[in-house]
Amino acid sequence: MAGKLPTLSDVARHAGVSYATADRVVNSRGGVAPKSASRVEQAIAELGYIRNVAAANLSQQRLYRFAAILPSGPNAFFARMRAIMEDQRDRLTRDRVMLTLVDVPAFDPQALSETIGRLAGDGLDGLALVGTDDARVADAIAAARRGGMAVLTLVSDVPGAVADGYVGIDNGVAGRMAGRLIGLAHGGRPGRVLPIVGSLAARDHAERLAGVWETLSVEYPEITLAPEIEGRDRHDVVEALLAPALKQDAGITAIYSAGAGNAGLIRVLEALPAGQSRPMVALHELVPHSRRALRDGLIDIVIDQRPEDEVARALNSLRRIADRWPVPAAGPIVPAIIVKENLPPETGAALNGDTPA
Amino acid sequence: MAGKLPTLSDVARHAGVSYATADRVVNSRGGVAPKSASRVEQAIAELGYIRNVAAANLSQQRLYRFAAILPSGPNAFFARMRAIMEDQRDRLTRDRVMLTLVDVPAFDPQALSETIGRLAGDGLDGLALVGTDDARVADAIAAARRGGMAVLTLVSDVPGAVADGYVGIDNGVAGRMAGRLIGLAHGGRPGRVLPIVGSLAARDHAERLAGVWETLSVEYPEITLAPEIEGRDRHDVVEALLAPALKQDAGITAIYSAGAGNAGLIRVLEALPAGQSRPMVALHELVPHSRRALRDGLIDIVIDQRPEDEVARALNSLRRIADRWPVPAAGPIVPAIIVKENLPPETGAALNGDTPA
DNA sequence: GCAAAAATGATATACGTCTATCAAAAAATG
DNA sequence: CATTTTTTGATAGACGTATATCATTTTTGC
Repeated sequence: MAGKLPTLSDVARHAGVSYATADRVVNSRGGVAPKSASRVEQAIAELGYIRNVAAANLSQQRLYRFAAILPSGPNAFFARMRAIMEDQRDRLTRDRVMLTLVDVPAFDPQALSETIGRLAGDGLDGLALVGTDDARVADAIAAARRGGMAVLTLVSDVPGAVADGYVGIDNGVAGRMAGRLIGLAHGGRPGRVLPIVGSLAARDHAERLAGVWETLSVEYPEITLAPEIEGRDRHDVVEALLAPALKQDAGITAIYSAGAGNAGLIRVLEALPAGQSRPMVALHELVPHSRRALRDGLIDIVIDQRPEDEVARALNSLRRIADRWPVPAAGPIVPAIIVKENLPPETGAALNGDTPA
Repeated sequence: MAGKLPTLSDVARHAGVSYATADRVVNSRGGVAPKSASRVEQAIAELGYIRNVAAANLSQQRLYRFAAILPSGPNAFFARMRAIMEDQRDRLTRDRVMLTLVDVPAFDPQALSETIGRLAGDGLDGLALVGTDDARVADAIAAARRGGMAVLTLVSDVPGAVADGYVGIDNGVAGRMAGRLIGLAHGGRPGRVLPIVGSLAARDHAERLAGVWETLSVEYPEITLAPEIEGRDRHDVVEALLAPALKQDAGITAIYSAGAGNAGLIRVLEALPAGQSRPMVALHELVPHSRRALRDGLIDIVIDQRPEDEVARALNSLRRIADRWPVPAAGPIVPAIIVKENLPPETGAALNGDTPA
């Protein structure tokens, strides 16, 4: 109804060239005199021509072929991410996006790089994967991108900007958020925080812990950090180490868990003597056991990296790269703070589908 | 590459009918024998046929014509929402979505209903508007929908389910979140919360306040509520009422502002004697002055209804209705908790563009 | 079994882009 | 100027759907 949009034919007419020449310009096929090219570009600007992607895709029967590599194993967070992607399948299919999910053993850079290489040979349009700091992985990504595949890192980056982008949180920010909330919950009184990490050698856990300390030391100097527990992201290890640590140090006012294995933490909390006030607890990632603990009042705060948004943004970015659209320079995903009262519904997390940016 | 998707011709062939008959079924043109219709439907199911919306839109030169009605005036939140929509323009245009922004005076149901009627006459495909509890508005929406226009309520609903959907937060949830954070910040100690609302007659403000009380009374019974201030959503009124109220009651440990006019609240906080500890402060909506106050440590918590997500979801829903796709039953938008450390970047809020659900 | 009504088939055109081909025109080269 | 090279134009087919027309077949009612 509102006057139709200009087509490439309109552009050609307006520029005083043939459709074929205009097409040579927009699809950069070469063999066009600079003078003609600039006249076409001017016409595009003047008419506000926008390439009709639907028509273009139709003409070439375009299917977007994307893949995501997720670490297999018992990790509840990645299970959630997998579920999110699978929930997207229907919508994606309607948009002619074929998404393949590939499992690769966790902590196995060799297997990961081999999988990347294999997928690159399949002629995929885009790939999202959980990054690892490993030269073989970086090389595989670089090779895949040279082969024309877009590659995004998800959740965890690969250092050196080898990919087309990173979709995930800034772990320093996540830690500082935790520090703020822990500080707030002390209401001006002194305290001692017991940190739990998977391993201090894991970059993301170390960054989170540094973030906590950064906020506490500057804004809540009356709160100190106890020596951290290294739970190796395993619930049994966390449980075995945490229970005695709490018994030994009665002055612990808060527990901050930067990594996984929180089912063990929750078991320890459940076993605490009733009646007595428990320490304030903040941990990461909304997964079934942390949801339950939040609902039951065993923990206070969950900092969630919003995998729904990460998945949506990753898929959108891959799509935009494939469509030759500009990819908006969106910063890192901002983690969400979850308390009992804003626990999102369990199923069909509120996804926006085709998001704007 | 991955075997191409079935077309309607494939469906027709598989069902043993002509393309014309298959078309009659999928476009419900009538005049098809039940037996044929069911054979077509079975073929659709068996082949997993998915209508190619790109091709369909191309064939009819489809343009999505949407409009959004926003209350004009000095309200910073709606200014933000307007900016978000304008930022979406480019992306929307690429997707052949024409979005018209219409300003209507705030608190003027008559003007609002007239505008809805006028837009309905323009043959728009969809409309998003900030709901008001008014019969004229409800009637205008009903009439517009009968005329074939999809209507969504945004931010604030119109009672009676007159629209195609509501995109916004549950204000009771928002209030309970505030209650939880205020309670947490008291660290087990007693306190007294001073509530500020625009007016208790405003449904959303009353719901928020009820939510706060619900959480506090159940989970933090040692915290009480002081009599609320009605600031009429105006910064000057808030300032004039709050300063004496604080002076009079030295036992105020927290301030909760459910409405607008927070610039006045912030001025009062700035004027508080230094050195002395200020009450904990929680308020709603991330706008320039609340961002600044959070950054400067004048306030502690902002509960944000994430207008970026609301806009994205509203536009996506309108689009899906227009495309005759199922609209996923996403619940209300879950408000976000913002502290100093997860303040999102000011410009180009992290939108996901084409969101999944 | 005949007429009227309903259902179906066959087919054409349009949408905007991509891709390809071939001829024609213009420019560069010697 | 003749020849080669570069640039341009004209045009056609394909993609999958929507929409329309008209002829033909099948079903229904009596």
